[in-house]
Amino acid sequence: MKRKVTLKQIAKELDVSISTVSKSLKDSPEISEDTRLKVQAFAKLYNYKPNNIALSLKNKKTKTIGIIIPEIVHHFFATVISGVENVANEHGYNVIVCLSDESFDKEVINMEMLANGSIDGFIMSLSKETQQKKDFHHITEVINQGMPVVMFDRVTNDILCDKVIIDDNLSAIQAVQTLIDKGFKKIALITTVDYVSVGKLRTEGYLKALKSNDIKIDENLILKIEDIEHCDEAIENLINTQKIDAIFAVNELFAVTAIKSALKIGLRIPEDIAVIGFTDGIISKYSSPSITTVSQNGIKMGGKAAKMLIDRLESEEEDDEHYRTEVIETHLVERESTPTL
Amino acid sequence: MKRKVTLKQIAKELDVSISTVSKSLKDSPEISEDTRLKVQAFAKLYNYKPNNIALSLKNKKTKTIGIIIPEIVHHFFATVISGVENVANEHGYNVIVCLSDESFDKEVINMEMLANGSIDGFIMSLSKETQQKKDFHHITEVINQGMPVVMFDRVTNDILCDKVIIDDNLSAIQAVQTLIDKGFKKIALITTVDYVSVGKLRTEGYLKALKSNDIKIDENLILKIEDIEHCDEAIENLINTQKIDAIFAVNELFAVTAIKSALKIGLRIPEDIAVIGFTDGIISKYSSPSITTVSQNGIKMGGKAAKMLIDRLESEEEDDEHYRTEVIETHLVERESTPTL
DNA sequence: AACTCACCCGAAAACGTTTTCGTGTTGAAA
DNA sequence: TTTCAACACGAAAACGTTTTCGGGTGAGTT
Repeated sequence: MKRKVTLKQIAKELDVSISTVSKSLKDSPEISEDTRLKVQAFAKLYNYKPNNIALSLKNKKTKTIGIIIPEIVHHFFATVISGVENVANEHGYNVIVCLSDESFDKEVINMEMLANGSIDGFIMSLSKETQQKKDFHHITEVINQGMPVVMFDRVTNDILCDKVIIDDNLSAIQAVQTLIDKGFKKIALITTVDYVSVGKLRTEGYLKALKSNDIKIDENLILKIEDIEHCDEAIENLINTQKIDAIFAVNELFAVTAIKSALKIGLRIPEDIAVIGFTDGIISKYSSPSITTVSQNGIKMGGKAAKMLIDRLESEEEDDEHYRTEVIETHLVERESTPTL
Repeated sequence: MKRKVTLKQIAKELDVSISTVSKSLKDSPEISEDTRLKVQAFAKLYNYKPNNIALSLKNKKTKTIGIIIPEIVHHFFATVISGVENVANEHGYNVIVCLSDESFDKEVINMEMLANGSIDGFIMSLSKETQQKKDFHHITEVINQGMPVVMFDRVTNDILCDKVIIDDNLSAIQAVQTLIDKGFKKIALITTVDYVSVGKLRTEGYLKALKSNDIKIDENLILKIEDIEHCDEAIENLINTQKIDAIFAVNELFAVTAIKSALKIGLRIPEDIAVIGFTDGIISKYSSPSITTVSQNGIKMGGKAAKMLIDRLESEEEDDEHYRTEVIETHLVERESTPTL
């Protein structure tokens, strides 16, 4: 077992100074060709690679990005990480992933853990609990220390920083409008509780779309799910008790659950009930019937977030107080759960 | 914007030495209560937190684990990361994630990038290309440098290190046996090309199960998918041309694709064709009909791998040459794609 | 012979910690 | 008064780099 070799060891072995070794390896013209080649040969032989930690300490840069997300076993977040990782790698950055598990405390702990020098900047999406508490002190603190933060998807207006989002409101309007255009009138909404920012925006979109088409809003057709684990009962109840011909669900899980419930009681899709979901994940694609969804390009979102963060990290001028919010376009992926005209 | 405060700054401000500050914060009895309290109060006021990078350099420990996996937009791998992250966090470790994208080169680059001091140890699953090339020099090199590696799922016998796997062979046998027990005779296999270690083992299990039940093996019923992107055509072809009554698929994707193909040509599931998949993911659960699968507990696998790695990192004795291979048990989750007896 | 100037290299500081060891001061015991 | 231990603190090394600056050597110029 040969441990990693350091500059010091090479210097000692070749009987030169550490500085000479360092300069030789960097092809400095200060060093004679003789010495330079000798050192380089030796370094190659012993497979010398500079120690990243030492470099980080010296440069005050870790070339590492921290990602904090609510969960990873979730298609959308996984795609975002993938997008981040890709762009980060291209620019020589690594990615540290921390999961908040939708918990405020874990989010805070993770941020503090990473903020002490481990990373150069954050990319994050808020946990549900944080959104509910509206307590963002951990984030402002980090920003105040001069560490850039890019928020995506679940963001908040209470924090000034770069953001990457989709137009949840507009996307929802378009989805519901599509249903209306296809002739549906009794359109139900399956959504989350209001403190989830994206859920709220999508709900508003649903309402706007109905209003602008002069369709009366029926509160009985709006289902706000509190307990995701047991959403199936609530959804079944909705379908059984209300006369509806279409469903707009704010995420994949609600959409697929609605479909399973409908199939269970013998309804045909899309003939009896049409369904549009949100977030184009693996479920929508492989469900039978496959589900029409508003596609949210996670890869693109993650890539964009990473680009924004790296740009900020590598720009000389501290371009403070000049934050951007990028809106990633969505599009409706039409599949089997909605009828073709 | 107040930058992070260091020991040096505190020392200067309070007109004591750096050592005094450091010791005070560690409650060293060497320091008088007066000074101690004064320093602690000041540190708290300025929210002092030791710099992780400096600590890493000093301690030669980063408290960070590197994970290298083929892809993250994949339910199984996401669950493994989740498991790793969980256990890692409990022990004060962070997790750096790198994706090989099934590419040998990216795997090598990522490993080298992380091996230079950024992490304390690796948890990894081989990329397809690496398994095909059988070139593991990057891994042996890392191990030779004294950095522990834990491999999971896609492992190789050519490397001596800790491993976490499931018994792919046995699990496949059990799955196929279940089909046989339920009365199916013409059981097709949809699998990967042989160089994917787990695919090969599952294929062998299928063959063994048939043999031990004296069922003749029909090569026409065995489909080895090369191009995953276009597996649907091959699978449709299989179902259309062969007379089969059940399918054993070595992953979720193949299973759900088989189901969609079967439904498309009007076959009923499980009445006309029963299906068992492998890897209990979100697709199997939410597919209609839902899919019976061999459940591979990714969380448990990741957790176990993290535990093994951390144990090795924190054990004093370099317990070299004494590697363990943990086998995580699987179980069959019976759903709608197989008939109840 | 004195001076200049490349050329080549080493010493040392710096990044932020921890820890060992040394040292000055104080009080009490001899 | 001397001696010695306990006490309180500081200096410095160490981790592995990079980089600035200064200095020694030799050759070439006046």
